[in-house]
Amino acid sequence: MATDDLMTKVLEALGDAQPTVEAIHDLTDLAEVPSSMTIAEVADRLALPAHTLRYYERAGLVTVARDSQGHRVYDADAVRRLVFLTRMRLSGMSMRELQHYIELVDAGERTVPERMAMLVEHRDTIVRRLRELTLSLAAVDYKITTYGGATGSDVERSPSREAAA
Amino acid sequence: MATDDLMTKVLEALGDAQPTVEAIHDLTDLAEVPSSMTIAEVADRLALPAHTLRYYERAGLVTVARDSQGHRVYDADAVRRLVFLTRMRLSGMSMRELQHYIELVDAGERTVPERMAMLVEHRDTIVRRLRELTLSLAAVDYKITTYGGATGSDVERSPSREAAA
DNA sequence: ATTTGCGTTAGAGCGCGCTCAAAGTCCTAG
DNA sequence: CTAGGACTTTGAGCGCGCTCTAACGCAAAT
Repeated sequence: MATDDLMTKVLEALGDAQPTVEAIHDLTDLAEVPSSMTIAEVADRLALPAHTLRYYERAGLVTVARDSQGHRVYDADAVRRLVFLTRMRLSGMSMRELQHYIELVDAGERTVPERMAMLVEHRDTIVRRLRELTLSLAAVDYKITTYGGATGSDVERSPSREAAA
Repeated sequence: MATDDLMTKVLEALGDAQPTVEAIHDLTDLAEVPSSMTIAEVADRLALPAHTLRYYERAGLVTVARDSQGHRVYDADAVRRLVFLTRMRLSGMSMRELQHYIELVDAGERTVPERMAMLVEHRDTIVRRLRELTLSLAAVDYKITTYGGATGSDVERSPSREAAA
């Protein structure tokens, strides 16, 4: 994913501190969003290729005005939405789901409950994924610490198996 | 990914206990691997489509013998390798990387250092991903708890922005 | 006057990881 | 004898999320 860089950057900015709700809180309005940005500026800021920004727009995820030359002009709301979109993509929400979410947003206040439901479900997805990864990490650690060349067994109890891998 | 089910199953088996090295240790030889299995049995056991098992074999990730009818016969080592492969896929290692890893295994003992290096690097990848997801979780939680319909801002301080989202 | 540079569009192409289709073989049960 | 079912192979197809190409527009700099 092209957005990998974003999160990497963000994590570096956070240092080794545990991500907290407060830290997140600060992230969005970290270095106030200018009232208007070009595509290059937004791309730079989000560490996304400009191509991807255009792609998101074509996909209906964000609406962007044009100036007299027909060039895109991103306002603060568009940028904030892109921050949101990027975060959701990065945490595993599909384009299709995001398109649905955005449709709901555009449909007005009455869709708030459904939006909340989507967020809660996505939250569950993230938690599930965290558990999977935690388990995988333990497995890989185990393999590393018990000297882990073989694939045949994660449990190096019978060294004779090494040959079989 | 088709392998999602596997991990789901595994996590359910673990219940809410924290995944530990010991738990992982138990996973591989949980319910001893039979000395020989058909493709259907392996597919069932790993919760992978048989198609995917054939695909992995074609990709060179595992070698499987045939019986007199030309049907695949998976021995315990093959099954263990598939468990390993599945775990690695699930934790984000690409097919390409796994192919390289398996090439190293097949190249013998002298490649152990490089295999270790791959495992350690992958470990880092998992840790990075865990941090990303943890951060995303905090962000989504924040959005949920602060009443989260709008996309424009993760920080619902100016309710007027709701309209802009 | 022309080159450089940043932007635009529609649409094609790509890498990944499966996933399936077609056509055939073999064994068993009715 | 035949029908069903599980398997085999090769190769094509698909969904996703970008990513890039081609052809063009406009404007500031040389």
